[in-house]
Amino acid sequence: MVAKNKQGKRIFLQNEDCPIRNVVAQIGDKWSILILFCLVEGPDRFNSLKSRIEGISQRMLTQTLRDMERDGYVERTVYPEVPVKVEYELTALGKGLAKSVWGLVSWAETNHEEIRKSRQSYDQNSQG
Amino acid sequence: MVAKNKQGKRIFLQNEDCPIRNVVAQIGDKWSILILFCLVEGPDRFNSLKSRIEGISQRMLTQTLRDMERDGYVERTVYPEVPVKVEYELTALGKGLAKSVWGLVSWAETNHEEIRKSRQSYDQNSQG
DNA sequence: CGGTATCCTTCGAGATACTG
DNA sequence: CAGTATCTCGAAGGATACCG
Repeated sequence: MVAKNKQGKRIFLQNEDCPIRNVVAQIGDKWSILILFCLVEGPDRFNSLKSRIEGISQRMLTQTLRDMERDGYVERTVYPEVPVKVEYELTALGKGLAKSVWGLVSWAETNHEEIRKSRQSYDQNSQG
Repeated sequence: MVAKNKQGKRIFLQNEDCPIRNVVAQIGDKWSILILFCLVEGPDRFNSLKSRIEGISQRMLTQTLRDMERDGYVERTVYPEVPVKVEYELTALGKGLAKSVWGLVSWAETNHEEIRKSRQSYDQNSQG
C-alpha cells in the first residue's frame, strides 16, 4: 500500500507504517488539535479541559486524551487527593508536535477566507 | 462553540467558521494529503493518480478531488479528446497548503519511530 | 477514459446512566 | 472529580454495476 511518483518510486506508505497516516490521521480527528493547543499553555485538569473545549463530551475527551497519551504526546498524572485530581501535560514530543502543527494552523488562519470564498463560488456554479 | 484559554479568552472556533476544522479536518481525511503530494510533482490525470495511490477506490478519488477543487486547492481541466482526458493540477493555494503541510509531514517522519515505541509500551502496560 | 449511482458495512462520536 | 459502560445514529468509505 504505497503512493508512487511517476517513475514508480514509492513516495510514502499509507498503511500502519505510514508516518502520515499515523500522525496526521490521528491528530486530524475532531478533538486532538483543540486539546493540543489547550495544553500548550500549560498542564490542565480533566474538567477544566472539558469546560474550555465547548461541545466535547466526557467520553471523547477521555478517549482522545488516552490516544494522545498512548502516542506519547501527553503525560497523565494522578494526585491521590480527595476528590482525586488528574493533570494532563504535554511531553517534549507533544510540544514538538504542537510547534510543527502551528505552521499549518497559521496557514489555515491566513487562507481561511479565500477557501471559504472558493467553496461559495463552487457551490453556486454547481447549482445550475 | 469555542475553545478558551484559562482566562476565558477564546482561542479558536470549532464550528464551521473555524480555520482549523475547515482546513485540518478536511485534509485530515484518508486520502487528501496523499493526493496533494502526488500533485506537488506536477499535473496528473485521473487514472494515473488512481494507480499511483494504491488502495484508493474510484469513488473516493473522485470525491476527494472534488472536495479539493471546491476548496480551491486543485484545478480540473477537461481535454475534449477521444477518449476524454482530465488533468488535475495544484493551484497556488494548493501549493501553499502542500508547503505548510510539509513541515508536519517531515516532523512525522522524524518522530514516527518514537511514537510507535510509545504505543507499544503503552499497550504492553495496559495488558496486565 | 473518467466518471455516477447504489448498496452495504464499519466506525466515529453523541447521549445517557452508573462508579471509585 | 474523573472517569467507564452501553446504546444509538449518521457519516465515511469499500464494492459493484452502469454511463457519456
